[in-house]
Order: sequence, then structure tokens, then C-alpha cells
Amino acid sequence: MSDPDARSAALSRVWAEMRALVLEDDRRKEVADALGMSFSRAKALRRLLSGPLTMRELTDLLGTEKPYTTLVVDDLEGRGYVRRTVHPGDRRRRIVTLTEAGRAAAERADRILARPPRALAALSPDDLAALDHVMAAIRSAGAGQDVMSLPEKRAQAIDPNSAM
Amino acid sequence: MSDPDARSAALSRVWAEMRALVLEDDRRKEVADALGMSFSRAKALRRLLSGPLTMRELTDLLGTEKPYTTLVVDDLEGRGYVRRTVHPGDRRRRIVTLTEAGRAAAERADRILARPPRALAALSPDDLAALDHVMAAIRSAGAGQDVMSLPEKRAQAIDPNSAM
DNA sequence: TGGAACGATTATATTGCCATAACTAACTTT
DNA sequence: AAAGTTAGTTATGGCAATATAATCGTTCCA
Repeated sequence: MSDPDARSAALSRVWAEMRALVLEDDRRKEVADALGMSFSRAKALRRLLSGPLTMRELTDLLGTEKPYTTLVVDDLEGRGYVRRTVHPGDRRRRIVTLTEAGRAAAERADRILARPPRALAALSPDDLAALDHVMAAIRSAGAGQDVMSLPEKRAQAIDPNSAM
Repeated sequence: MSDPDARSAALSRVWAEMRALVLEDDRRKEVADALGMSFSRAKALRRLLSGPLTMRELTDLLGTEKPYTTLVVDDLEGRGYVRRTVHPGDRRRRIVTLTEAGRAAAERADRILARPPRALAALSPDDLAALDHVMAAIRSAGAGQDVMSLPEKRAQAIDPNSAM
């Protein structure tokens, strides 16, 4: 029952299968095509769905450097998807806000990314319930451990929606 | 019990969590750093683990165009990781074979990619067994359906190890 | 046997992603 | 108020990934 080799084999099997499922159909290309923009722009757009952010905040969330964020936001602003406004109370900061069109585009990206693959959708109710249960366990384990254990990773809330 | 909204919500939840788990820690960079080569080279190298391939076959597996494969294999050959030989019986074709060093590098990449994330490794035996069971169900569903249903995707054997 | 098809390569170009350096404007701290 | 810090931008550049076009030798087929 508690054979460590069997456990390790099961882990590898499961992990390989998960990776295959997620990586096999690359939604990124689909999102980029659907929105007519490169994926990094869509990623930024999606980050703004939960509310306006300053450039600095957006930079931190994207995990890149400030000048790159300027490039990305310039592009999005040019498309009419975001607006930059001055932060009241700190005129250095710019607040980036989605426009209506930007929100629509971000939601479109969301829908594409959220669409589960057929193999997942084909699961029996029982299997899905079991999977749901296990993934919840994984989430709580991850929230407690994973980020802290990665030295160079910026500490940030674990947000399943962040994966792109 | 069979509430379609609840099912759909569970599907989204599970899928988002899976994507987060797979995409959050990007092993690609780690592989690239460990092998001292760009990730696309490692990808090709890994493809050769299961045996020699012609340039055409490798091209199809990688899903890119022929000239790119030439570039990649040139690089790998320059590092002493692969050898090109002429196909006996068709002198147009080149057979690409891993060298010993190439195999070692590919296996190193494999080990990095196969290492399950902490949150997964922390699963209880019961949860892991349940997950293993469900992922097996997903694999059989995927093998029957998924590839055939994607129009522009080249038909190719589903290989969980292929995901990179 | 001559042309079509195929395998591979060379040459060239594009796009995406992202960094560093240097700068300006605004705020904070002493 | 001078010095330091922070937010953002401009300018520049690099590498990775990958495509297209043209070419060459080889093989297949009518």
C-alpha cells in the first residue's frame, strides 16, 4: 500500500498527464488570434479585469520590468483598451483602467482560457467530483508552501486565474 | 446532484487550477539554464530520446517548418549532442541520432520536467490514488477524441511525455 | 527519360518578449 | 531645502522562435 516506488511512479504519471493536458492545446495562440494582439498584451489585459492598477502594480503582477509594462500599456492604450489617468494624491503614478472595449476583449480571452478541454469535459460526474476535491487539496497545499519555497519568486497571492 | 451549472462550475474550477499548477512554475527556463541551451533545442533533443528520426519526422513532431529544424539540429550537432547520417536506401534523408552526451542531456531535461511540484507531491495517498485514477480516465478520453476533433492539428500519437 | 515530387539546406526577415541604461518628475526624509 | 527614493518613460538592443523563398540533389513515376 505505502510503497514509495509506487507512489513516485503515480506522481510522475499524474504530473506528465497534467502537463500534457494543459500544454497540448496551446490556448495562447488562440487568444492572440482572437484578440488580434500578442499574448503578452492579453495577459496584461486580463490582469486588469479585477480592477485598475498602477503601472508598478501591473509590472509586479506580470513579473517583468517597468519599461516593458510601458510598452505593453502603450499598445493597449493605442487600441483603446485601457486608459491611463493620474493617481490622485500621487502625481507620479498612473492608474491603468480597462475601457469597455478592453473589458470585452479581456473577457473574451477569459472565456477561451477557461474552456476546459474535451477530455476533461467528458469526465463522469463521479470522476469530476473526485478531481474537484483533489484539486482543492492541491490549492491549499500550494498556498501554504509553494511560493515561500521558491527563493527568487516574488511573493504574491496565489490566484488560479493568473495562469496564462 | 446532476445540476449542470454546478458541473460547469466544477469544470472551470478544476481546469483553472490545473492550468495554474502547470503554468505557474515554468520549468522551461530551468531546463534551458541547466542544459545551457534555448528551450527549443531541449525540446528537439527530448524528442529524439525514443529513437532516431529523420529531419522530416522531427519537423512534424515539433510542429514547425523544415528550415527551423535544420537550424536546431545544426546547433545540437555543434554541441556534440546529435549526429546526422545518411538514410540507407534514400540518400535525400538524414537520420538524426542522439550521441551519448545528447542522451544524457535529454534525460536531464526529462528529470527536470518530470519532477512534480510540491503541492502535488504533498498529496495524501488517498488523494493521489484518486487523482491517478481520474487522470487515467482523462487520458483514455483524450486518446479517443481530442486530436481528431482539432482540425488543423497534425494527427499524432498522444504522448504525455511530449508536452513541453 | 524527363518532369514532378520530396528531403534538406541556405539565406533572409519578422515578430515577440524582455532587459539595461539613462532620464524626468514627483514625493519623502532628514 | 538638499539628498535620496519612487514612478514612469524613452531609447536602445538582444536573443529566441519561426516563417518564407530559393536552391540543390535525389527519387519516383508516367
